[in-house]
Parts: sequence; C-alpha cells; structure tokens
Amino acid sequence: MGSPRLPEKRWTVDLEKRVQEAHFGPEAPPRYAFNPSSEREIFVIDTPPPYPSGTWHIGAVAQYSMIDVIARSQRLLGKEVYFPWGVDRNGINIEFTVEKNTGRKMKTYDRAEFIQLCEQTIEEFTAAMRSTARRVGLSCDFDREYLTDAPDYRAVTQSIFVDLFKKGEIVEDLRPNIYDPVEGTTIADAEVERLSRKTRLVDVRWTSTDGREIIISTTRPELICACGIVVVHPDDSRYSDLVGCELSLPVDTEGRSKTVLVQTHSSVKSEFGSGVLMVCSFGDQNDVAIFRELGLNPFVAIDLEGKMTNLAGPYSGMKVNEARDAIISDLESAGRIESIVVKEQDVPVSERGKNPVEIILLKEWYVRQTHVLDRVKELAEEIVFHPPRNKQFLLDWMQNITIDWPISRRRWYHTEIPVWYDESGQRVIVPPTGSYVQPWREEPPVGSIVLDRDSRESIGNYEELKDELGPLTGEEKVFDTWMDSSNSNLFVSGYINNPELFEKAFPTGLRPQGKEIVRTWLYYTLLKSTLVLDRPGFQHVWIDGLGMDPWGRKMSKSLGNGIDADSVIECGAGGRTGSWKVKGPDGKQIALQAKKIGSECFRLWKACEAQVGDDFQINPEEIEAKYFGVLTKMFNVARFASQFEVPEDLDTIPENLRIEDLWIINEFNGMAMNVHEAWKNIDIYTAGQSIKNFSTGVFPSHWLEMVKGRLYDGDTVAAWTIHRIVRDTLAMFSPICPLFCHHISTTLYDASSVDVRNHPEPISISSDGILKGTTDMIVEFNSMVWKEKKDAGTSLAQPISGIEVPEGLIDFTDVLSAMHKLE
RNA sequence: GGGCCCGUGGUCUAGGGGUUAUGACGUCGCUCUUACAAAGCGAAGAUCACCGGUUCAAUUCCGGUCGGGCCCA
Repeated sequence: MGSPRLPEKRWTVDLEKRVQEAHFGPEAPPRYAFNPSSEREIFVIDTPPPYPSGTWHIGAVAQYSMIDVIARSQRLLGKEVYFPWGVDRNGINIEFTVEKNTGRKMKTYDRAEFIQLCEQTIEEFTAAMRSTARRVGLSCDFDREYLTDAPDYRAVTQSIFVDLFKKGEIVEDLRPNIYDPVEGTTIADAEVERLSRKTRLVDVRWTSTDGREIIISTTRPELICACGIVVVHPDDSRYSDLVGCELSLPVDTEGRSKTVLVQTHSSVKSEFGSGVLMVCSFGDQNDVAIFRELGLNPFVAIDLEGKMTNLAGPYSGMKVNEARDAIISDLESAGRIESIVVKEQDVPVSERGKNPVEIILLKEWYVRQTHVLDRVKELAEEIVFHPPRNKQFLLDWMQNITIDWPISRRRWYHTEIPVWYDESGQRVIVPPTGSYVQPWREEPPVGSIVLDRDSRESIGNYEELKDELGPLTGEEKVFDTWMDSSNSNLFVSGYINNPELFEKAFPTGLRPQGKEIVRTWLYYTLLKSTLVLDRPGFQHVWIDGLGMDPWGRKMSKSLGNGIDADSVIECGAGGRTGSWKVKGPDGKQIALQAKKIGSECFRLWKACEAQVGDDFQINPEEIEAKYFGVLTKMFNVARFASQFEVPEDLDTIPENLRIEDLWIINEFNGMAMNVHEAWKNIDIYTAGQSIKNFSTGVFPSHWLEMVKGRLYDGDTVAAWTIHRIVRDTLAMFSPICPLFCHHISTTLYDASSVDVRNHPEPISISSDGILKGTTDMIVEFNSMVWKEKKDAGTSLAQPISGIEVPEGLIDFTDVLSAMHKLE
C-alpha cells in the first residue's frame, strides 16, 4: 500500500481538457486510423457529415457523441471500424452566408469568383468544427477527412449520375416544379415547409357568357390569367346547371382565350367558400393534378424572377405580390369583389430561404422514383432498424411520394451536372467514370462519350466525334445537395475508389441519423442503393430522437430556447461556471446554472438518459446533478484502488479467492454479460445503465466496505479482485467516457482502455457457492446493521453486539462480522 | 386533417396481466467511519392522466377522451 497512483483528488473539466489535448495532440499515436485491409470484420459507419455553419447545435453534438459510442463499442467487440470524418459543404446555406457577409446577391458575381468566396468561408467554419469534434472525443479517422465539395467526392456524385442517366433512371423534362423565385432555383418537395401567414381570401364575381353571376373564392387572384378550368363538385346541386357553361375571366389577359369552361371534379370541397374552384397553373399541387388529369395545357403566368408574364396583360412585369394588390384594387373599382376576409393560412415556403414558393413549368432533371418504391421498401426489409418503430417514418414518407425527384438547381456552390450539349442539342457528352468536371467552364475531358439525348444510346467517343459536334454548350445547372449526400454510404464504403473494400464493406454497416431527415437523407440514400445496385444500403439504421428544451419543446431560434454546445462542454473549465437564459413556455426567462459538466459528463448523460429514438430534454442543471457524481464516484473507486499494488498478472485467476470475492466477481460477470450483449445490439442505454449501477452500487458500497481491512493488510487476492474489476469495467465503459477511462487505465495499468479490442469476458469462477438472492441478502443485512448503529447513535466504526448473520449468509459470517465489528 | 411517440412520487425515468411499482435528482434527518461532504447512510413522498371494455385479476392488453411532442398534408 502506498499513496494513490492517481494523484488528482477528483475528475475535473480541466483534467479532462488536458487528457483530451494529449489524446488528440501531435504526439499522440494515431489510435483510430482505419485499416481497409485488416483481417478483422469491417464495420463502416456512414457518419452524417455535418454542415459547417459556425456553431454546432447541442442536439447534434449529443448525437455525434452517441455515434462515437457506437464506433468505440464496435472496436471493443473486435471489429475494424471505419468511423469517417466527413463534412458536407455543398449547398445554398453557404451561398446565403456569403451573400449576407458581402451584402451582394450571388448572381451579381462572376461565378468563379463567387465559388471561391464560398470555399474560403466554408473552410473557416470547417476548422472550428474539426476542433469541436476532437473536443468531444470523437474517434473518427480524421486523417481521411472527406469533403462533399472536393473533386474526389463530386466525381462519385457525377459518375453515379452518368450511370443512372445511361440506364434511363434519370430524365430531363418540362414539368411543374416547386420554385423559389427569390433564390431563383427549383426545390424538391422535401425542402418545402409551411409558415402560417395572414392572407386575403377574396370572393370575386365572375359572369358566365349567358349572364349569370358566380362567386369564386381565391387567395391568388393574380393567377386568374392562368386559369385553365373552373370546377365544382359533381354532387353539388347548386351548380349542376352551370356545368358545361363558359365563364368570362374577370380580368384582362393577353394571348389566351377570354373564357374558361366549368366542369366537375371530386377534389372540390363544396363547403369551402362558394364551392366553386378556379384551377390555375399552378396554385397548388391539386391544380397540377387536375391539369394533368384533364390534359389541359398549362399557362406560364410567372417567370423565373417571380414576375408576371405577358399572359397577365396589364399586370405583366409586376412581382406576384404587386400584381395581387393591383388586381384586387382593379376588381374592387370594377365592382367585382363580393368580400375580402383576412385569414390565417399555411403558406408553402422554401426551407432554406423562407420565401413563398411558386409552382411553375421548368425544364429540369429528375431521378425517377415512383416505379421503384416497392423495391426500395422490399430492400428496406433487410435492414435492422433501431428502434424498429422508427422505420415508420420512412414508410410514411414513401407512401406520399407521387412525383419524381427533381435534382437540378439553378445555383452555384454545388456539384455540377456533368453534361455538355452539341450544337444541334440532340447529343450530349458525359465524362468518364471517376472524373470531376465543371461544364460551365471546361471542355469535356479525355475519355468522355457522346450519347443520344433521348435514347441515351452511345454514339461514340468524344475525341473521335469532336469535329462534327459543333460548338458545345456546358450545362449550367447543378445538383440538389441531397444528390451528393445520398452517396455518402457508397463513398465511405469504397464505391468506385476502392472496389476491394467495397466488396467487404457494403451494405454499409450502420447509418446513424436523426429522425428529422428520414424523408431526405435516409430515403434518398436507399433510393440510390436500389437504383444503382439493387441492394439495401445498410445492415443497420439507427434513428435517434431530437434534443428538446427543458420543457420538451424543440429548440429553435424563434422560441429563444436554444442552448449552445460549447457552453455545456466548456462548463467548469478554468473555473468558469455555466449559466443559461432560456425562455420557458410561459414566455418567462428562466436562468439555469451549472458548475461543471464537460464532454465526458455530457456523453454519460446522453448515454444513460434516453433510449434510442426517444426525444431527450437538455437541461444542463440536470446533466450536472445526475451524472457528474457518477464520474466522481468511479474516479474515487479507481483512486482508492490505485494505492494498492497491481498484481503482476491480472489475467490469471488466483486460487484462494474468498467467498466475498467470488460473490462480487459473480455480480461483475452478470454486468459484463449484459454490457457485452448490449454493445452487440447497439444498445447504448442498457450498457450505460448496467455499468453505472454496478460501479456506483454494490461494488463500492458493499464489497469494497467488506474488503477494506484485507486491502490495508496487504491481501493480494483482494487487490487482484479490485484491480481486475476496475480494469475490465474501464474497458467496457470506455466507449461512453473514453477520456476518463483512458486517463485512469493508463495511469493504473499502463495500457489504455480505449485500445482494448476484445470485450472483457466474464471471469471464469465457479459460482456454486453463491446462492441466488445473496446480493439482496447482503444489501438488506448491511442496511439493517447500519440502521441499527445509527439508531443506537454509535459510529459505524464502533462494535455492535446482538446481531446475528442470517442463515442464508452463513458463509459470509466472518467477513460481515469483521466489517461491522459484530460482537 | 393524417401518421408516429409519450402521459408512472415535486422533477426526470425503469418496468410491464398477479411486484411491497425501479432508479436518479430534489426534500428531510443523521454521520467528517483511514477513496469519496463534489460523500455515506436512513426516511418521507405515487389512487402508474381520465373514462369504458376484456380478464378471476389491469398501472400493464383493447377502445375512447383529454393533454404534450415530433413529422407530414
């Protein structure tokens, strides 16, 4: 026995930071590198590449920590884990940031110049993110960092596009598209959200050619010029004699018929307004459906800048809102307004720009999807979902898919669509597999091929046909960023770049993600795997819940209830405490305070607090109160152990274990088996709870108290038992608190628990002498004695008489008598 | 309007047809007992949201109501 080898009195956030810096510093051995040619079972994690935006959301940090727990636990199980560090950098967000920073809209820039600005800005954000990732202990292979805007990544996106284009799974077409006129780009269904806004519902008087007056309610009077038909419900007797009549348009138009026909359609809600509906190209998705169903030719009323076209006659050139105002006031002076009611209405807006979107006809590129939905579903059957119920999010979304996925965007900081057109426009040139091209500023590279634009049959090599193609036009449009993101699992598993690895690593071991992006990231990825390979994309999909504020509401800017990740991770460092002002549900500011949290406590909290898939409430006060004490406890047990010499051979079981040692080893074995099973099932919660309960429960409170005397007397068997249990528990616990375990294990055992590659086995002893219920009896007996002493007012160290060890614990008579000084 | 999830001591939570209903935090009381007062021990505290149904038996299963949340229209 000597002084503790762990010199620190307790685990602190400052100690954590020192350990962290050493662990990830330049001197540290590269612990987490992926070896693709390893003999071990390969386990690839398709980490969600974070999008750098300046700050990292606390819910996201919590989620990444748990993905790290999975990565580390799979290593502990002996697998060769690839935990990639990727950064998603394409997209409109960074374009917005640059526009905001410089006060200039994208399209006023030279394209190349703007792209360079985006690159610089995103790189600054990326650097901050890299350091946070290491700060929370992520065991990614940082040396293999991938960026979705880098040539090697974009090459994969483009190659997959070319492949699908040749197969006919990608098509070009003129179709109604959801369009953001402010940002000047098409967007997909999945990028639309709804905001509640005040809108004027206008009842307009129309007249039929035979002189009758009809009221039609609309919130979009500016679209009257694009009205293709007027419909009523087939069962609506009020209007049965109107069907087949012609109505005159109540506003002036240009270059179209001045009247429209009235027909019936079952989609009309008779109780809404007057029960008469004007169908325009395009007010909403229902209009699109009716135009398609009835084979009507759509009008183009709104142009790409969000202005009215010539069709609108006197209103052409006005912005949509201006035209609406002008038309309402003209209709009013013409006496054609029956009434105007201001109503709350959910307006579809773009997710990123929050601009009201329009549905307009555009020639765009599409990934065909409606024909393979059943197959996607079938292949999804082969994937294990954690938790199983969250698969429903995927199925629900797929249920609602009715149109193809528009993938072209009219933006710049994205992957380019790798296509050139010949002079006639009938032939297209596509690059060879594995190359990254920018058609807006480059010629096709060597190895490109020429295809017929419609049939997609190969016409020949670009070099040979070069002279007869005439001047080429490069495609200017780019891909929806989900076109890139949905290849992440293929990319990290070696698709195209490492066929040998891909053979072993696909379907990708695990897709971990949040449930809010099931409809985009997960769905699009599974669609790709189906179209490209006809295989399931993953072995496991792990869908976690969302971080909530302390009252169970989603954290958001508008609610003012967000908590910054850094403030929690750094809480307690350098003596600084944390305080947070959060708006409660009643609108009142609530102040939360904590003295110390740090990343290890934060990780422990997330691991033990919420089962996978459950939403979790983030309250720093609770994190500290409930979990820092666990670390203190475990640290102190280790510190206590560290004053007793570590036996030479911790792997060989000593022969003369005493009954109390056999008992605690038996308890330890039960915990170890639970934890082992939990790690195999990607069940962080159960693993965390089991370790926490054992390590803060019977092990210190009951067993340790029993053997203190032996330890002080230099009993090597007791020392073996405590060290073996501490060492193995640290290994099992290291996925959750890697820095904590690393520090203790290297100090005590000269080997880091984060490097263990075999899950600790149960210690093979005979448990014959351990009766079922022994633990309960011990806990009960000890409590009873402690209570007796308390009631008698004697110190626990004082002897007590008149207490008998019960029959069931007869074998423990000596040790319990000594522990309690029974007389 | 549709889908999914959730209502268990003051707070958070485990469980699941028969239990004395789990644990943690908080509260209260006692104790500086040679790892730990950032600790230990003990105590109090719950008609398991409400209403029906199935059952010998419901907190658990089913249906409904109310409330909360997320996603979608």
